[in-house]
Amino acid sequence: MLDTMKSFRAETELTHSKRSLPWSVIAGGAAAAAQATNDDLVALEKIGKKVRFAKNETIFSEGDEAAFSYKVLSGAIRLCKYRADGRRQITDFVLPGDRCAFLHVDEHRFTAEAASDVVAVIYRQRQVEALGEQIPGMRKQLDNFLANRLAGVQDHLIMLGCQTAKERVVSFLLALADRTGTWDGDAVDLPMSRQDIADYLGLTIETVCRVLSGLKRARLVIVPSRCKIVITDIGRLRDLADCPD
Amino acid sequence: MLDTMKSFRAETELTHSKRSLPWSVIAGGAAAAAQATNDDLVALEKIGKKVRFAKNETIFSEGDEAAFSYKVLSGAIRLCKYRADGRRQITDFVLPGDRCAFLHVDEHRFTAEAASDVVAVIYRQRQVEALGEQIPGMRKQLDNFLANRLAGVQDHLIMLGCQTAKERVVSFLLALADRTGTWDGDAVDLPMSRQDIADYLGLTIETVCRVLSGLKRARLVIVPSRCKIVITDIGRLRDLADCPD
DNA sequence: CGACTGATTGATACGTCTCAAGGATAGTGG
DNA sequence: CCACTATCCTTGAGACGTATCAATCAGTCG
Repeated sequence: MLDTMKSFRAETELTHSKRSLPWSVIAGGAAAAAQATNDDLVALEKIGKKVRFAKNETIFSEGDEAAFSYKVLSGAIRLCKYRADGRRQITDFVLPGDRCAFLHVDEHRFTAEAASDVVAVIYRQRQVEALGEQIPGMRKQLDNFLANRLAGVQDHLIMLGCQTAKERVVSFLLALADRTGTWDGDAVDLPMSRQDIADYLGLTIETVCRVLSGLKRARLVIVPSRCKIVITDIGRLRDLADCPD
Repeated sequence: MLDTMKSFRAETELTHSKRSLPWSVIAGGAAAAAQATNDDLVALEKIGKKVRFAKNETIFSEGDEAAFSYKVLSGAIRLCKYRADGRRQITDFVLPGDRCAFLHVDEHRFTAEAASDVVAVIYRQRQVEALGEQIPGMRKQLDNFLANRLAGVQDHLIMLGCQTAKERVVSFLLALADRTGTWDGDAVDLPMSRQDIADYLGLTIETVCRVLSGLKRARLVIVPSRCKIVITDIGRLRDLADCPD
């Protein structure tokens, strides 16, 4: 039914070891499944192939037969749903180290597009499934993906349900920093457009911009370029994420 | 924040399911149990016990150790999350035939409260798990449950992300009618307060009321009592669910 | 009946959206 | 390296939708 499973905070420790290394290193870092042994992951990586997608390229569409699963190595995939009138809701960004479409379903329930240029590993779902049957640890890990995904969506839902524009943007930035393991003073990558962020947060692009400008004026962040942002006071930012003001 | 219940402790009548169970039928119609075979269900029902909860009674709290799973027979359970400032987001209503907390996790990620007086069946998670290992069909069914849950949350998320107040209320009513298998002209039960509906939809109670009044004025629904609603023109209502106007 | 709780309605404030204009940046070809 | 363009981002003014605050109404229970 669903596709993706990136996780909120798990399985992303790996971005420290930036991109020079493909899957071997990344596999070692996958923290999502406590039970996962290296053997499980090695088996998985053996059936993967490296591919690239250009920015805005459609990777799969809602309703397509689900034949492949993905792991992002660099860039970001956006998972979204289009409504009849053109409104779009992005349900998730798949960031480096994250996986998506690992849930076995007949057809994808979402459209996946490259939010930036993307390098990813793709796996045949049939083979992933087979691994799941053979290797008990793998099975458990796939379950974990699903559970993590559920937790992530629920956090997202709470954000949309009861946070203000400022809180949403701030939460988003903090979550990005968390997931990519950056700290106070480090630049966080924003591998997606303002419009993407807006559609993820349930806001308009103008509102996202205004909030960002406000944060700049308050000296909480610096935006050296479109696709980077430096958090200069993560403590005060954290406060903003939970207060309506 | 919301309080609080006259303390009717859950009277735990052990209804060993010797009698033919009406709820197995209900379960068949519910979202969770597409693949269910009767054998699987019988095994599950054997380990369940019937319990009651008074309206507003807390069934479990976020962070509690997850020891039991539940199936609602009548009434509704609300699953919610409280924020530090008291804001509340309801992530789901568990309606007759639905199950909750069937996900194996160490602790509950949400608070569950009785939105109305509730009759439910509870299962020891340990035993459910054991059944999952023994019966292959059960395993599949638990997986299905999780996948359906994920799909449901994502639909909810899309609603919060890009629908107007009117669309949300209308979608909610239609979903209720769908889930409970009622038709044009039938009364749909609303086993939750306006405040609950508001917190589910990410709106205020006043806005929910105003939308309902608008629907009444437009002769789309009739509200014979607080906790019932009759859909008089489901076709026109369906149109409203997808147009911003 | 009165008191209480929950639901409804009204007047107004506020936050976000919409529409419109102007910048900044990246890409292209001369 | 420079225009030239297209795209994306940012800012502003005003409109609109929903929240807030307050009053009233309707049902329920003692």
